[in-house]
Amino acid sequence: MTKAEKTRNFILEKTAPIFNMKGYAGTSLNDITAATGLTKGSIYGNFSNKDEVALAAFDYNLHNIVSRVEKEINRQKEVKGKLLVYVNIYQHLLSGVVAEGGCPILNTAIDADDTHPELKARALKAVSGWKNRIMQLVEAGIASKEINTDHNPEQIALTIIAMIEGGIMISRLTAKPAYWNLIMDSLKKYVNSLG
Amino acid sequence: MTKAEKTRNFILEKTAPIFNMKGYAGTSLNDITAATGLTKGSIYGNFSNKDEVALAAFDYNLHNIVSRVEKEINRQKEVKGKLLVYVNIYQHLLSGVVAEGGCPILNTAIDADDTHPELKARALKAVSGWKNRIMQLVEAGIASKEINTDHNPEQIALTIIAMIEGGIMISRLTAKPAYWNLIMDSLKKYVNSLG
DNA sequence: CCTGATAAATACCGATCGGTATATTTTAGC
DNA sequence: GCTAAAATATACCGATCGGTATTTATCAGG
Repeated sequence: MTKAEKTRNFILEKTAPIFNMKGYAGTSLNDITAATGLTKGSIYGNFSNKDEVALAAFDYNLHNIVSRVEKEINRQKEVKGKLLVYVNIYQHLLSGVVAEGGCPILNTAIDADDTHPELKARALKAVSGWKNRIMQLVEAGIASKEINTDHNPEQIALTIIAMIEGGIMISRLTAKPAYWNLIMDSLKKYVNSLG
Repeated sequence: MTKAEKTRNFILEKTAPIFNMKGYAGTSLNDITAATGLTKGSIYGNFSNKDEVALAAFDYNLHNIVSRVEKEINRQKEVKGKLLVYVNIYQHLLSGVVAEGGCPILNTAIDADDTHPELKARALKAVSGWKNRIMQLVEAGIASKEINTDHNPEQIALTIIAMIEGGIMISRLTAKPAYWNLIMDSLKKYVNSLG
């Protein structure tokens, strides 16, 4: 790992939470230099512009969550357990990226939807990937008879994602973890009803 | 209605969709003057600063939706119909404020959560009010035996809001109305299962 | 240890930011 | 239609915006 690569990583590590909290327009280059202790010259030596930092920061935040979720999915034996991974590790995610501004997919979707096509495309790709992953799990569950045949995998995937993202918004806005638990309890019942 | 009041209304009418789309930091005074055709002097003659415009714009957007939803709730006879009002009038809302940037509650919650305490407080109040309204309906449904006693009104309210807001994020990001229909179909089943 | 290359800091650019003091226009009451 | 008040436009402020050209410091290879 060359010096420049290390610096690039360092910049992302320090600025990714800021972009997640303040959004694209709300994060200034001054924020970036303040968070890293570096100067503008150094930032622009490693990134060609603010857009590139923002896009890389999103990738950084997303990878952080996806890798953690995927690891936990692989630890679960049953399909229903895999489907509920996000429900169960949210508390752990809270000590990581999610705590610093919430879900980057949701944040970027809302922040960039009408303003930043490139960032929006990243958020879109993230949701599509997440949806496909859940559909994969559901179809595996149908194949192993853990889930009934009469369910629509796409509908299940979309419903799960909607409840999680809506739940994150509510629990973060209200600062009430109990709300998250109530919503996730509904989600658990939903997943268990698929059997 | 005095001239100033008319102008104030006119400014909100023109800028409320912009704040909803671009967020607080992303909306500049230049955006405001461009959208209204007025000058900075006129804007600051009617509002003391950008904050005041943003807060009033949120109120404007919220009232727009709430009044429409409330009218439709009153038209519905059964509690379950009332609970599903948002599901059914979303298409109509699409031709109004929601089309111009999505749900202002969700947008403001995400946009202002870590940056703008006053705006966050408005979003929080909106979610609390919405939650209380649904709980009211559920409790009325329990009283009239339309809904079973063993359900938790708060949990129902939070679950409905989460699914709607999550659904709005997904369907707007993906630009697929079919996704909205699938998620709302899950919500309908959920509400009908309360009986 | 020296040296060329790489990386970071400095100093600066024009444009735009939110905001204001003042001048001009428009309004409403008589 | 005149006039005072209210509303809008003009012109300007310092600060910050994203971005760049140049200088200085640090690095790795011989």
